Amino acid sequence: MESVNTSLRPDANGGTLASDVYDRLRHDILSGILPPGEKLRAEYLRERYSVGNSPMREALNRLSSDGLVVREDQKGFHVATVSRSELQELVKTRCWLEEIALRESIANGGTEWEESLVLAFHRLSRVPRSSDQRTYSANPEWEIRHREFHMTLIGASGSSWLEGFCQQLNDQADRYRQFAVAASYPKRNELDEHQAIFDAAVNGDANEAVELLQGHYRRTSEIILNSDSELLAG
Amino acid sequence: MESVNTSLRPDANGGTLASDVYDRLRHDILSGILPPGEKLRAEYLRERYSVGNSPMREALNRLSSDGLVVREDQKGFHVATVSRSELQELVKTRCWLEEIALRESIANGGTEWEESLVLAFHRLSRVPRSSDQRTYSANPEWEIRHREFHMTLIGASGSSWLEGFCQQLNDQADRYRQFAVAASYPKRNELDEHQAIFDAAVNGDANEAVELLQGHYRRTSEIILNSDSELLAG
DNA sequence: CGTCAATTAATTTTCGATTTTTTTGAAAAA
DNA sequence: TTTTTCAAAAAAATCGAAAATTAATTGACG
Repeated sequence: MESVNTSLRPDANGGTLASDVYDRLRHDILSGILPPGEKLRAEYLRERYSVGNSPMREALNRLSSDGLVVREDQKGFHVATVSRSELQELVKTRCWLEEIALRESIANGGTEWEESLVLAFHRLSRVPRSSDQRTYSANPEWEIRHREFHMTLIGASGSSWLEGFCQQLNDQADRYRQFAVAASYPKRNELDEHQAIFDAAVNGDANEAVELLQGHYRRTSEIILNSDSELLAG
Repeated sequence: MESVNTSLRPDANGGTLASDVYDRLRHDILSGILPPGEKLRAEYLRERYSVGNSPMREALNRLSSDGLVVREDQKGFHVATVSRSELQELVKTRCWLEEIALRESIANGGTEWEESLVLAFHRLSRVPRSSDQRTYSANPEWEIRHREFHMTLIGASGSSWLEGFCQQLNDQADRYRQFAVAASYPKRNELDEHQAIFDAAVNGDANEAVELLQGHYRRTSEIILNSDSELLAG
């Protein structure tokens, strides 16, 4: 029996229009489709996402608490900007927080965590980095698997607060990463880096795993800092 | 010349109705006036804060990203619940993050940070813990100075992300602290504890400062865990 | 008696229009 | 030219009511 969507509600059922447009807007910001600094005018957004005033505004308010959108009272919303100095602060913070989360996960994570990590790494390894072999072209599935691998890695920290913060920083880093990939593809072998982190983690070598993970983040950061995107002001 | 507020806008000028009601709702949740778990019906809130539908909803959406309010699609909003296990997780996370922030502040914070800390501690020391000497009665000014002291302490970490996270955790802890004070007043001498943390920090003794700060948080936590508030389920 | 479906009531979510504020841009004054 | 002023246009914020959804109630039936 086919279930037909008679309501005006989003296809991703169960949710509200506001939650749906929140997800879509968030995706468009993370993937760089809506670039840093972009002014987000209400009318343009309503048209773009075929949605009314209220749900649009709710989505923007939520994203502003997430730090992906900046709200200025009486002046509306714009996509959060990026800069070299902010990237450095971001990566530094990420290294601090993920070190704790990874050490705790290795220390506390039992068989369940270990096995979910094996699975997450396997899935990541099976998906190509780019949808096009020659030049870089964002592969949505790789993005999903990559995020899942990193979140699984730190997912047994015993603190949903810490995991939430790491996710938030991960979101921010995603925006920067869009700049870096095109520049380094296909020189950089990210799979090997992930493999090394994975090996150290399942072997319970916390010091090694932390070292590799931080190196992974710092390498990505260096590539971005050395690129010459006009979006990266400071 | 008197400046008369002819508009319908909040007295705390410059802002929007939504921002104003966000501040007020946040205050009422942190101070426990709106207790954990309380259902936040739209009509009740609109009446309580004398505000329309849209700004109320915007405030609730922002607070839900902050974790003070929980949103369930199609079922509205309620104040985030509290429990013993969540308190333990909260304090653990706070100790992790503030350790980093405090060590960094001591290492990087120059004269400016040192002097702002002197000032923050002095102000805290001048305000009575309770507005009534005999029994405990919340003193809004102490609450403000206390928050400022703790935020100043970790305010030179070099990461606005980390400071934002600490503030968020501090907000959550405030809700729990409301339970604890009445129980421990006036046995506990909080000023001495703050004095000791302050001394270690300005003397540059990071290990000692961290130890004292974490002890301060854990002691508060113990008092709450040993209390028998019916609100603390888990 | 209990339970299940149908109806009603309560509540949340969304829309369309109105009000308020900011921005723009052209004309007047320095 | 540069700055100031003011009105028109654009945009953001808010309101009031309609639409959609969930929760409560009732009453028929096993």
